[in-house]
Amino acid sequence: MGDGRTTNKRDAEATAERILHCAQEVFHKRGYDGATTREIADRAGVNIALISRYFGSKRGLFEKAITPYLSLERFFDEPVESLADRLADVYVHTTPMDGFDPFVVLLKSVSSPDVGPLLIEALERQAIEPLKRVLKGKDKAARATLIATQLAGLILRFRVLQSPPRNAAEREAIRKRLTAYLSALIEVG
Amino acid sequence: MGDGRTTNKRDAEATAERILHCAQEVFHKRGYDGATTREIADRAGVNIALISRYFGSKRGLFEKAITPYLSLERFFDEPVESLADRLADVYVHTTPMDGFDPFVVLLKSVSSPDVGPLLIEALERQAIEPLKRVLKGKDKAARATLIATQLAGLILRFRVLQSPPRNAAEREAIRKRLTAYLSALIEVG
DNA sequence: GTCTATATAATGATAGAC
DNA sequence: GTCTATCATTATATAGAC
Repeated sequence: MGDGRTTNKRDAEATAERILHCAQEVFHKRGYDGATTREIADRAGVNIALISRYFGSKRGLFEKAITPYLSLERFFDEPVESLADRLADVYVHTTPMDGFDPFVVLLKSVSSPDVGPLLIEALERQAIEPLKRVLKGKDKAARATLIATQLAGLILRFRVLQSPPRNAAEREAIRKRLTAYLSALIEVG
Repeated sequence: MGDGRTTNKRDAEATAERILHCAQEVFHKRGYDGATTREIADRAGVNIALISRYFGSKRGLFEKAITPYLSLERFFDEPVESLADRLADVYVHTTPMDGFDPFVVLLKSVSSPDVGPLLIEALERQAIEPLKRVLKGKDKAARATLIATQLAGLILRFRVLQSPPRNAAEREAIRKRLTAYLSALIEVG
């Protein structure tokens, strides 16, 4: 502390932060197996050796960069009455989400033997279970499954396969029918 | 022809057939990138060199083994009136499908730069477009998208993530609601 | 028709210099 | 704190023997 010559701790933190951010983009683009630590390091403008140094391994980096964001909790802050509308709005809207969508990473990485189980556990605990808890009435598990799978399929088609609605009319037709479906699944019944 | 000493053409065909069959199982289990030509050759009981010899490359083998099966056409032979029921039955039923489901392979391989584009094209041409053609009325593209994505999401959860319904009651609840949803999307509206 | 042996090219990780 | 140099591993593909 106070030594003007040694680079200080905050620089290392900033570097690690930059690596994390670039890792999110590269994992988004290529999935876990397809991503290379070299590309992440190059994009962050640091040496590849720093990844092992700061995160232990490629898997350790993935865990810090992706896992914490596999959550739907942000949708549960606002009233459940508008949940169907808000979900439909977000998942029919096809902006690339600033180059990082954790659910795209999930879809591109589930078949990886290294991080597949990790992703499944995180998804269940951070997305499916909270979704079940906001549902009232019967068949909670069945309804949560249909909601989650319909949304996952849309993410797959729009953001992974990159086949979004071709025009505003098609997007609006999808949004309208999706909203009705989600409403029926969310309301007690 | 007629030479008793040379092994004949039918043996090579049988070998190629065996390689194709084992390739389907291995690609199903690991996805394109995760599968190795060694594992496929070992499982088929042949030498790894035969894969290049008979199929040109790993990609060539994948194309012959998987692409032709990415079709929903078999559902369109029977009357469209029962289509919703038949789709719901098949995709809620969670038998492993004899170790090979082409849509599982698709989900595990879409992020591959080698075969991803191939899969997208095949899916669009053999599944989405035919589905659009059996729909009557308006919003065909939107309705086909919702049907295909709901089914894809269920395949993902049940067959890729391997989290099928926990019991018969849950499965029946899913089947019932899914059937109603698909019916609404298939019927003119 | 099938196999052995090898060429070539990536990758994740690390020891040690600066 | 960061980088250079390198290791060990693993993959597809192929030339040529049998």
